[in-house]
Amino acid sequence: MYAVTRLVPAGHLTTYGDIGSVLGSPRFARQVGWALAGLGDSDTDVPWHRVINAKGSISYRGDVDRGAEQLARLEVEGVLFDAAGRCDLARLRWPYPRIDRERGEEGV
DNA sequence: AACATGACGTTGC
DNA sequence: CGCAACGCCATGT
Repeated sequence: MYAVTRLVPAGHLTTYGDIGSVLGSPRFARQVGWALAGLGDSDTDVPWHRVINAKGSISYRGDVDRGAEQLARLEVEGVLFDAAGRCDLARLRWPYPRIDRERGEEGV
């Protein structure tokens, strides 16, 4: 799960559901969020800020400050949000690579 | 062991 | 297109 999140390129986004699907469980979205919450601190190399909900907006229940940090990081990477706090998910959603195909991506 | 809660998703209205 | 309800899996009490 962290590996999948790590290989999300900067400037792109992904949803909990997508990660769950890649992991094999379409309904794993909640656990994905729970797992990311486990990271908590910034002492991780996992770009958790690139993971948002299917609506294309930041949720982060809990510390609002952390949510603001996420939005800030995304803006730095070129991901802009509108007044409604939503972004062009349709355009920025990361097209997951064929993990089991020729690409030979990282050991996912 | 059972109930309630949660960084969510999808379908229905 | 926006809001509400239901479903899912794992964790905590």
